[in-house]
Amino acid sequence: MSRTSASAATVEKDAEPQGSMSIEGVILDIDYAAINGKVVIRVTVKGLDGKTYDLMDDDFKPYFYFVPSGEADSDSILKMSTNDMGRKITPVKVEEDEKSFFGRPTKLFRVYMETPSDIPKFSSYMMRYGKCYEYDIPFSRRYGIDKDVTPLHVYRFSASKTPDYIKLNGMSFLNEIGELNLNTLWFDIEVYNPLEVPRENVDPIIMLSYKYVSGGKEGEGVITFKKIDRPFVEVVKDETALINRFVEIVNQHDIDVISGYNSANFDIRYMIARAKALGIDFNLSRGYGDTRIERHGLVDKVKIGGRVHVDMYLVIKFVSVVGAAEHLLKLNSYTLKNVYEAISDDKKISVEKKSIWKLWDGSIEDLELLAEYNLNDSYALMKVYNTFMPIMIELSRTTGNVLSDVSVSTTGQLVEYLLMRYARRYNEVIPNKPSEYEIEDRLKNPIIGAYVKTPDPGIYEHLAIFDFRGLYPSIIISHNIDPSTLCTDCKDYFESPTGARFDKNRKGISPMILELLINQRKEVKKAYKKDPNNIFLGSRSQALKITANSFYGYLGYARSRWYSRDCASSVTAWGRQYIAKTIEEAEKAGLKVIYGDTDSIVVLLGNKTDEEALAFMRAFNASLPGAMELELEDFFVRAVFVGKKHEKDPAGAKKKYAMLSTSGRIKIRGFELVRRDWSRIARDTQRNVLEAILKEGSAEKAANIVKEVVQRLRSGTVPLGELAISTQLRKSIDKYDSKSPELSAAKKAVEAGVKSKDEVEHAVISYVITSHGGSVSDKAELEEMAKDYDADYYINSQVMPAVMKILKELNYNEDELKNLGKQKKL
DNA sequence: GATAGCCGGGG
DNA sequence: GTGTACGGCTATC
Repeated sequence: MSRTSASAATVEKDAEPQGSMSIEGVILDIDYAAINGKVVIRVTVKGLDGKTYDLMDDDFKPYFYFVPSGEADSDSILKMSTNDMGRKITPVKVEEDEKSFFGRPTKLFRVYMETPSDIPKFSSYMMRYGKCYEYDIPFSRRYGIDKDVTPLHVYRFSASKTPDYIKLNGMSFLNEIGELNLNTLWFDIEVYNPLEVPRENVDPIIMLSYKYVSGGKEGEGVITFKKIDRPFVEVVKDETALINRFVEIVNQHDIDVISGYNSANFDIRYMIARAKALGIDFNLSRGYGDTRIERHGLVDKVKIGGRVHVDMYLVIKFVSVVGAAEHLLKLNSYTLKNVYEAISDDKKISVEKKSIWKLWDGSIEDLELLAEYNLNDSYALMKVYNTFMPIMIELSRTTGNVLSDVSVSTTGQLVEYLLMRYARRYNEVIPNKPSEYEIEDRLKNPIIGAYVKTPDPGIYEHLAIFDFRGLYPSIIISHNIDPSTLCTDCKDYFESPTGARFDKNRKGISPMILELLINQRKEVKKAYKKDPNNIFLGSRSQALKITANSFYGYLGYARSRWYSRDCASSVTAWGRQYIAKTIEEAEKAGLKVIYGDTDSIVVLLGNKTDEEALAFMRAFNASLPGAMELELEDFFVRAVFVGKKHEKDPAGAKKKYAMLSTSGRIKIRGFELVRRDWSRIARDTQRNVLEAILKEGSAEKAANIVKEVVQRLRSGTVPLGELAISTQLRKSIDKYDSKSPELSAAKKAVEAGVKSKDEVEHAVISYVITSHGGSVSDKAELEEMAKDYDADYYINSQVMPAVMKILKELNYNEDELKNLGKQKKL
């Protein structure tokens, strides 16, 4: 290492090193740039020497595969061309190749194009002459697949200096490491918001806080342009200077990872918009590239050239969905405050978002509070990052996705990339993404889940939930379940309870990868036991589990390249047999199973102790094959189950329950109304009803709460603030074809001169349904304009839908709750 | 019964 | 950008 890092360390930015270089480091990111009209892959490497390198591979060309339906040879394909806005698009090279396609040997042509963007254009033209494959794989991912490289593990890179850039000539795997010393910065902006929703072209960024670690040093600060007498505050001239100063700090500390909270959707987006409005450049990139926002499926992804952006809000949602964050189990809303307070003993400094602009316009004390709040947000973010990022890092290493992709991906996308890498390694054609038509078709025919036992709706006490998540991976492995092993005429096969057959003599890619993941996890767990403070081992174990557990979902995910109904339904069918066994064993141990489905059971402990329940779990686990493991999710004091199995949604039952854990927190699933487009009275009443049931165990008390609310509503005395419903208009009011209450309220406000058109554009409309008018929209008025309210609307369309989800299954009917409310009044 | 539109996080 | 969202819900037609 001394030789290589010594030579790497001599490479200064301004120096002109001669000849070849050898660099040891980890891959932070892979993207591409056009340099002198040439498409070049950039591998951003963090050297073990602490420096960062842009290594450019200019020898990698975009390509796709073509299987002609008739006769064709390389020369004839090379001569083909199509037009794109007057530009001729034609291959630059064509090679013959042979690959396996779902187990069948297939001859195909590899068609190279000049630029990545020509691939979709030319392949869609070629589809009229045959079948095309691998035309929908983003160029930088293609590179990662073909080079078979894993980010964040140590490689030795050989490179050489050219006049334009450092050229990457090759890389070889060296070793795995745990902790990465990445220069990391956490930040948060505050924005002037007199209309509540800040307007990008008008409302300035007034403060920006940051914390960083870089090269072992730490720092923090708040940048603003009003004088605030606090040691951490740096006062600059104006908003432009604030933005520029931030870019300067990022450069000065050579930041590798920039992290925010909801920063893709807000902070970075807002900074880009403000820079545009101010007419200044805003670019956080290092080396090539700009700072922009790309759509990445469900979420927006921030792309910063040469650096990694991580939006912790997306990370939090990810780890919550996959169940990798016990701290967050009971959260219904993932605000930074909620998340921070769930992982720490501190409270976060809290400020009402609506009044941030007032603090800015207020007293010296107000300004100081705002600055402290701003800095505290970056601090809280850093804590949240340090708690949850190790899992993301290990997921990157496990699946091969670059770090900036992990947190914006679903588990299905992570698994898909892993499968694509293995497909390439085993010379398998990567199947195409399904068409929208196919997706629709798949969605219409959902895979039958392994539904076992529906709960009788009601209130239960003293329970435990056990989670059985290793079940499906081990079923896939032990029966060699894979789209490529499905067979009708093979001799040796596993036959699933659905009748599907899986060839025993040809190993499928999914079972093979799963086996590797599970064996790795065994090793990691062993090492972790010896070194329990090593969070990287703990996180790696989690990452391996998350990845393994995602394979089944991927088989049945409608957008999957390797979707297979037969495979997915075979997995669940076999799963039913195992869960039945689990239930049987639990009951033998004296635990009543009130509910169970594909991968979890809820047991009534009765007079058994928690320790006895754990003893059952351990004994049962000992009887299972290695990969399978029943785990405890939590113990609960009380629970209300109201979910009901539905013909159309057999899994629906598991989604509707509320539980009070032994630690006193409430976990609500399936009927949350923690949304601003429900009135506070509906949200509060639902919450009060659940709390009455969970904390006092009484459905009657809950019903009385509803009756009182109905009575209060009828009496006309409920303050309008409790009745306001907030919905944001996403476009200007003239651009809607449809009618809706929020739109109607906004239009009336404009007509009455209460609001200008500008003020309601993209604004959150807070409205009340009044008693005047026909349809709901006719009755909608801005909260500040409303004089009364429509009690029937709030009873029938707000409170009742919210509470009946719970009380209906506890044998209360709507009329009873409403009529009794009336009687009481009489 | 189908369709349009919004929420989530942030300020 | 070798691209284009999820699942649930309401109001409207």
